[in-house]
Amino acid sequence: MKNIPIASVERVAKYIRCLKHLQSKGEEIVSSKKLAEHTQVTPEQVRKDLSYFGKFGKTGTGYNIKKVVKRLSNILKGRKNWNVCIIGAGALGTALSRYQGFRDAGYNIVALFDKDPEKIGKKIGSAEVYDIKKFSDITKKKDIKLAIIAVPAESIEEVEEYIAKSQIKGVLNFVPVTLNFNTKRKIAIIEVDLAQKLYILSYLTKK
Amino acid sequence: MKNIPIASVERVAKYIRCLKHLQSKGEEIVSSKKLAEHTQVTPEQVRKDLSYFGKFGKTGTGYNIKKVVKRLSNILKGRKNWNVCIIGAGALGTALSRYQGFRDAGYNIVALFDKDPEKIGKKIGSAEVYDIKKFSDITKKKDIKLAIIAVPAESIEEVEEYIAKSQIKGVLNFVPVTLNFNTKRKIAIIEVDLAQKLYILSYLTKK
DNA sequence: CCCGATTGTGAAATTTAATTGCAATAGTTT
DNA sequence: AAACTATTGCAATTAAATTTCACAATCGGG
Repeated sequence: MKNIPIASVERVAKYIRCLKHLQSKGEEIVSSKKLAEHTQVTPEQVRKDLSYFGKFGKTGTGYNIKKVVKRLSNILKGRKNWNVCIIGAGALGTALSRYQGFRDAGYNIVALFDKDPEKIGKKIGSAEVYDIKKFSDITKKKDIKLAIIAVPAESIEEVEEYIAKSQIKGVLNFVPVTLNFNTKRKIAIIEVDLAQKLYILSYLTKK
Repeated sequence: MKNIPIASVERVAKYIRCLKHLQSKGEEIVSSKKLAEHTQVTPEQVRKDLSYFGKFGKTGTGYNIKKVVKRLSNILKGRKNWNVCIIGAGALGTALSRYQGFRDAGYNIVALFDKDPEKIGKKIGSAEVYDIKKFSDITKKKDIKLAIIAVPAESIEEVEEYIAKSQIKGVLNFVPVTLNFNTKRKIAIIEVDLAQKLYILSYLTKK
């Protein structure tokens, strides 16, 4: 696997989601044409995207949904489910920790972190809120490699330090501040700026 | 304004956010070089992006932060703030309605909608939860043009119908289902698939 | 009025994405 | 079992989008 366009990777995640949906409706086989209709791309695009990752279909027939879902999610997610933590047990962090979609995709929220003594020790869904001071410790013990950040903007630098010192490999950042880790090891970052989405949306409505 | 790359529009939203941050620290002037450092792009990229929308700087000096923020957010958001509603008063919808970042950016959550009688009538933050049956009515009355969807996947088709019949112009969709409005008028859609982000993140950590 | 700093922008280069065309194959029908 | 239809996988091509480059033009300070 070398230079796969990120756009293709993103669409593949979309295909997985769509295929799971079709599966839940009892479908077993799907063609690139049908999958394309459901995901609003062209059939050629579907085949092209998949071809980056291998051969999935049977000529003349189509794709076996079950097999494809399994192989694709192995590629994106790996074989095992991931343990994930959420930093910030405020409104957003709490809501995210209850978000069923994460579990369905194979990502389990197993811990939250906060510095507010009021919140530490509480249970939210199936996860407990821990003292952020124990971040490195607990993420190690629980084998957590991915973190979701949902703290107020003013706390972000503090959080950056905790993450830098830990074993975390990937970060999903909901805080509208560009992250800047001072580490040698590479930490993957995905930024989700919700307010930015509204800016773009209102811009698009005017075009 | 003709063919502005969407990637540029997205970065411009990022610049706004960064400039506001610098402003809050008391800075008044910034160079493309400095802005680039803060947003992790190149100075050339910054200047290029801005140039799609006009001339903002002073040769030899840099950019007046206050002026640029004002002009850019006028371009993306327009002069007036927007009224926004949230469909789905569950955990996610509730958290989003309290999200301060929306207000800071000039988007006010003025209503929520749900079909659960238990929830209808409650106040969440400053907004009330209304019966989804009154969607068209209330969005019209309150001059709401943007909607955020945060319902369970199985309710999505119902929601699509309500939106199609209303005056809504743009949709921010948190439900992992590709939307499909049957309308002549164009509705702008931005999809935010949170589970997809984790797929991509775990994929990136393995590269 | 010279000098270093900095913008704005065409043009070139690069990267990414979409399209086309077709051989190969699987299942279905006659 | 031959003909027919549907469909994949790919190589090659074309097109589009994005980024980088290079430099003239200009500003402000000493």
